[in-house]
Amino acid sequence: MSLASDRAKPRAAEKPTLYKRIRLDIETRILTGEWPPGHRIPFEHQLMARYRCSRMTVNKALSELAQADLIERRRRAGSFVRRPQHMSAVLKIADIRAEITALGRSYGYQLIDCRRRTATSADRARLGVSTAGKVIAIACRHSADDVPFAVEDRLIDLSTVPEAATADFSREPPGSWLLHHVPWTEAEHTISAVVADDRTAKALDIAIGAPCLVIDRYTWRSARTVTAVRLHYPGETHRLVARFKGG
Amino acid sequence: MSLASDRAKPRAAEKPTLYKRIRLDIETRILTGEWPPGHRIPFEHQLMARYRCSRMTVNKALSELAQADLIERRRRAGSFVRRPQHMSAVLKIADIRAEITALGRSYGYQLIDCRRRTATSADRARLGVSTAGKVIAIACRHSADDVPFAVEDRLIDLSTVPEAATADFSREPPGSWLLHHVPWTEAEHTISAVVADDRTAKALDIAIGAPCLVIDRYTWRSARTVTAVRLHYPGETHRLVARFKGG
DNA sequence: CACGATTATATGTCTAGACATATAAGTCAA
DNA sequence: TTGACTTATATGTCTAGACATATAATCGTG
Repeated sequence: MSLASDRAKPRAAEKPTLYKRIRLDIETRILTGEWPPGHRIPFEHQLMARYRCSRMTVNKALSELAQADLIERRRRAGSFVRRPQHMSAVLKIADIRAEITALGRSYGYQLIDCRRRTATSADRARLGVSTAGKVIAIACRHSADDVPFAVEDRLIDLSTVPEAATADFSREPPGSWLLHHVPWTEAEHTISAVVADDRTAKALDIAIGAPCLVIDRYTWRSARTVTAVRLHYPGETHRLVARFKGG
Repeated sequence: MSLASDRAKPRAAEKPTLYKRIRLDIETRILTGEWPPGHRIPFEHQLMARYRCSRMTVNKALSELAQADLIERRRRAGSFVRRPQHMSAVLKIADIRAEITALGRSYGYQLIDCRRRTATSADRARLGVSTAGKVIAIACRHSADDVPFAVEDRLIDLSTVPEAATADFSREPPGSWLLHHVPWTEAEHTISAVVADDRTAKALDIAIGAPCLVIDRYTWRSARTVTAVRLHYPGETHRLVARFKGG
């Protein structure tokens, strides 16, 4: 989650290379609707002929479009415009400590509660696991320049991350510890809005009923759940910025 | 904006190809902190030697890492791990009509207000332009199965999109019209939380003081502002889901 | 020492091939 | 008709080169 930036206008377009031109051409046709969802894009050898270039060049353009989820590539069948014409944006959600330090503010951390237990059924549901192993449940607060920044409520699956049992979360925030000790392969964020309840309001030093941005994050390492975390941010002072570059 | 999905566990890892293995190796070293921010990654020719492959293969791995903002590549200098170790997620924000239809619900649209005017200073500030051209200001509401889904407050810059002057926004929502008529090259979303004011509460049929998720979106076409839009969603029933695949 | 010109080098892009592999489509038999 | 087998084909990955280009580092000069 980055701070609310002053919106800067995008830089002027530079002279594009061939593969970028191919990519932009196709992208434009898709985004204008000239090639609707489901439309089959010309085959690579057709694009080779049209642009007088080698296959690797069109392949690079198409690969990037596929990576951006604008098209879907199927062997033997061809490449197709993907279904809903949605915009996709790269959303950066930083480690909170790194985020605050990057802002040039002093980072503060308070551990509210940390306990190790056998996973309850609620824990298992939250982590999306069926077996009842050990978990660590953590509640803590992050602050910037001694002003509450976010409250965190986290569950760590010890069967995936046994090393976490020996970590000292009174000193280091669990998010930072995990980021430096556990490689993750997949993550999911869910963003919603709520009004602060009694406990959250007190921890964030805001009024009960004030808006809060809530981020739920689930992290996996090769099909095993690593951690589930819920963060409450004061909604009027904090914002998520996501920017997409289409050039 | 996609609906809250039932979190599915990621699929098991498949046998990776060489460039994917290189990418994963480097990614793991970065995410575990073995290669901290600022660390210089081995040069392409060193990786060629280590993995016994051609330069194009390591180049493909490094290019994808650069595209994912995990590393920064500088000519003559090398490739470096980027500074804050943040996670990046692909956030999909669909056209609202497409989103609702994709859910299998019936889409409803009500134009609340639509007026064409010379840009006021507030309009210019919002669009980030300095010259005072014509704009269209639109207020409208989207509903799913006749339940209010989101309210929209939009400004379109007619000097960038003159065709919009002839569009009929009483029939078609402006977001869909723009998506099909104007190619965009860059966009920015800002997500925040507020509590519903009188007008928003009435339009969304929720209580005053209920939480709302707010999305501000700015769209550009090659350095020219296309549109600025603010969407209010009922915060407790709607959520944004962003998922990142790191494999 | 400061500053401009030169050079070395790592990345950026591209080529013209190659073989691998998934799969749509066609073929044939039960 | 249906299922199993075969085949054609588009993409996936890779090679061993090439030239272009930005720039860090070096060298010279005032």
